[in-house]
Amino acid sequence: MNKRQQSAQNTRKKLIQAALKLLKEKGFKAINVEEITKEAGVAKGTFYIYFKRKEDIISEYSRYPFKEIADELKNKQDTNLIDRLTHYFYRFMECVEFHGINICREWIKDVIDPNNINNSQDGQKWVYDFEMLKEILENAVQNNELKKDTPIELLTHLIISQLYGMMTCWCMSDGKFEPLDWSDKFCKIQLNSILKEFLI
Amino acid sequence: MNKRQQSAQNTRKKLIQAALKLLKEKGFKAINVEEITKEAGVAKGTFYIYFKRKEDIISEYSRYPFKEIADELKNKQDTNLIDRLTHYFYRFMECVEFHGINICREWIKDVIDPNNINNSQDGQKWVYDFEMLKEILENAVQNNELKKDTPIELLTHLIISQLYGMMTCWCMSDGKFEPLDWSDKFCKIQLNSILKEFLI
Amino acid sequence: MNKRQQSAQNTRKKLIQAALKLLKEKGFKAINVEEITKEAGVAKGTFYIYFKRKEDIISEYSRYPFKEIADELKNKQDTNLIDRLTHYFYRFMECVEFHGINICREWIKDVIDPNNINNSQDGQKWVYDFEMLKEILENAVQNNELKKDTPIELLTHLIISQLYGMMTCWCMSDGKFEPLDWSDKFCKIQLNSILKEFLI
Amino acid sequence: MNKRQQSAQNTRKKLIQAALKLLKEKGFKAINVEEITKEAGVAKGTFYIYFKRKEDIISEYSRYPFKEIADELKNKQDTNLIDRLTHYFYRFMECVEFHGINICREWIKDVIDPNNINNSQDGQKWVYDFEMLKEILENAVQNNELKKDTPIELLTHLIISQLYGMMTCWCMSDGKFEPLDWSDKFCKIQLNSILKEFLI
DNA sequence: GATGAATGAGCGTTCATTCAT
DNA sequence: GATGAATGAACGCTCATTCAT
Repeated sequence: MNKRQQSAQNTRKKLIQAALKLLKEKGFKAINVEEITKEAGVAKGTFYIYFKRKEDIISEYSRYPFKEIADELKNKQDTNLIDRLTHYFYRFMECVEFHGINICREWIKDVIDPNNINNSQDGQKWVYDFEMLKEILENAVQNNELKKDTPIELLTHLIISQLYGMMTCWCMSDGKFEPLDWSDKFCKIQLNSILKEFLI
Repeated sequence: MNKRQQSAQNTRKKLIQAALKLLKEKGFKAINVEEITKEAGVAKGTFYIYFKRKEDIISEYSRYPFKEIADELKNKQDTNLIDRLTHYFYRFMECVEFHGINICREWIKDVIDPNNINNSQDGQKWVYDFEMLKEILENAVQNNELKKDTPIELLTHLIISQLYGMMTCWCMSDGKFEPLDWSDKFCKIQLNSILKEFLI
Repeated sequence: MNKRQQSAQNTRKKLIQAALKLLKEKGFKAINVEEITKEAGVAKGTFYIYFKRKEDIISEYSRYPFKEIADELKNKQDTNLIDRLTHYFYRFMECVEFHGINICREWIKDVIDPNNINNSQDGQKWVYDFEMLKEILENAVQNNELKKDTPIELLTHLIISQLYGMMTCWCMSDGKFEPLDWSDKFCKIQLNSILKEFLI
Repeated sequence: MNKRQQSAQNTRKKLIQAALKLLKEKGFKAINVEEITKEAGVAKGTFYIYFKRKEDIISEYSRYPFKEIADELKNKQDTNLIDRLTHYFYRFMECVEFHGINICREWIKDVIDPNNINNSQDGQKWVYDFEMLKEILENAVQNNELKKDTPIELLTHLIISQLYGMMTCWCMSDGKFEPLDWSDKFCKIQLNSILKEFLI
């Protein structure tokens, strides 16, 4: 990577960080391109070198953190299923807490918005999350961690619903509870009681 | 109520119905005051006689349907706790399905938005829902349906989280599953397994 | 028409006149909505009450003057064909001269632009002019002014071509010749020599 | 010419050809410098090494084709005047057809635009065409093809007007007729009938 | 000569809200 | 109470042009 490319990479990073900073403070609807570029210390037009539309900057923080966490879950085969899922929930909520409540709000608006790029075809994001978790549970069946007759789709649905429910409630409560604490409590009570009868 | 007041009441109703109709079709951000008034068959300015700001029309559909359902839950004392909660979930999702996915999307945006009027102080909506359900569970303890050492706050939290998780996931999936079917499945699996050990 | 409607009509007129004035001075591409509204003494947004898009204000001066002239031609049945056509050319160029060279430039750009509203379907304007003049010549055949075997389509084509040729050349020469003088000269030489052999 | 100059010449050619290609497809206003350079396979900035302003690339296709045709007309002394002019019209429209309707549109906008570089002083293009054709007719007088009292300026005017009228109408009709066919028909009817009385 | 990131003025358009009638 | 013309701030986006590398 030469100097030019480095500097471009840098500008891109500055824009994303500026957007993130403002997002944390205000939320997406409340900020505009001019503010982002001002915060980043570049000209308005520069934004459009890196992002085709204003919305496109969301995809930078919307897809990736969760994808990484899911990959982590797939690769972690050393512990039992409940521990793995608990870890998944923990990492998920850690990420949520790290990015802060305003960005979490944007994520939710993002995943429920049918006009959003990441979600433009029939609940893409939902399908993605669903398939990903289903695979985990299917593997658990094959590894003899779960019984053969486990209602996998149903459990997948329940677990994802629980995850997004936590996020929605956290935002709704305006941050009244600690995401990580609750993630643990949720797992201990819910995951255990739901999975109990299907575990071998 | 004289004729003038009646006619005013009528105009107000027409505006709300028009807004609801458009909301169902398009979502809040995609509609504007002019469209609402056109649909209602009144002049643009008329809107501002009944609503101070565009957003204010949301409050018309935001709090009340759920409040009624909650009241219903409180008053229904004839069946056992699980049936009552199942009924609550069912009525909740019935309401969600009835209003349609776009309005459901607005509800979610609404409840997570800290700048919203219904929600403006410290997660009001969350507190409201929380207290309401907590009361139900506390009554169940007093009525000897639940054990004395039941972790009421935790269960309340879990149940609300589950409810909003279903809504969020339904919107996220762009309506891919049937809310009422899933409400039943959720209750059968989750409510039962969670409450089992605390029921007397 | 009540006071409100009158005032609206007035605003609309002011906008058109402002646009015309600026158009005469600068040409369409060189002016913008803000300038037009400033000149008209109204707010920027007011423009969009009367015109959906910036371009729409062109249609106000683009279609009508010529339509009137064509109607005049159809109704004038008292003189012979050549005089009638000469009169048509004269009125046409009078109109051109009256509106000035910059507006004439816009008209030309307008009629040749396939993306223009007035012209959006396959050379609408051309078809319109063509049919209109063809009708005149067909009537002349029926009235025994022209021979039965007159090549009407060809002549129609020639005459319209001549008309727009004059306009294009006038703009091209930057107003170097007098439209009305030349209109007369053109008619005397061309119309006469072309139609001579078909006149009865 | 050394290697560098050759490569520069090549880049310049690529840019012009790219611009022409896009011009044919879309028209001038619809394309931008970035597209041109992309099509040419060079960087955006390269454009400004060869052309001071975006508009300057027009001059590459605006004057020259017609100049050549005019030169051809001057040099062809072997046939009679009408045949020569018919040939001129033919070659002119052949050129028009070859370049396509969108470029023809640009030519027209170009010649009528007083701010254009090729045309910037007092209808330069008009004067140029006019003088060129006038010279042909004057030569015809000197060669005893035309009578001494032929109204040369008037005929020059008529003929040029006819030529540009055809172009304008072709664009206006969105290509509804065949330029070459019509060129012939025009010449047969118009040139003949106009020149008839002045030919010796 | 070539590159392509950066610039920033400029423009069209939207729309919640006001207020004279 | 109802109207709808008027407002004007706000914003997304384009694109010709420059210039350091």
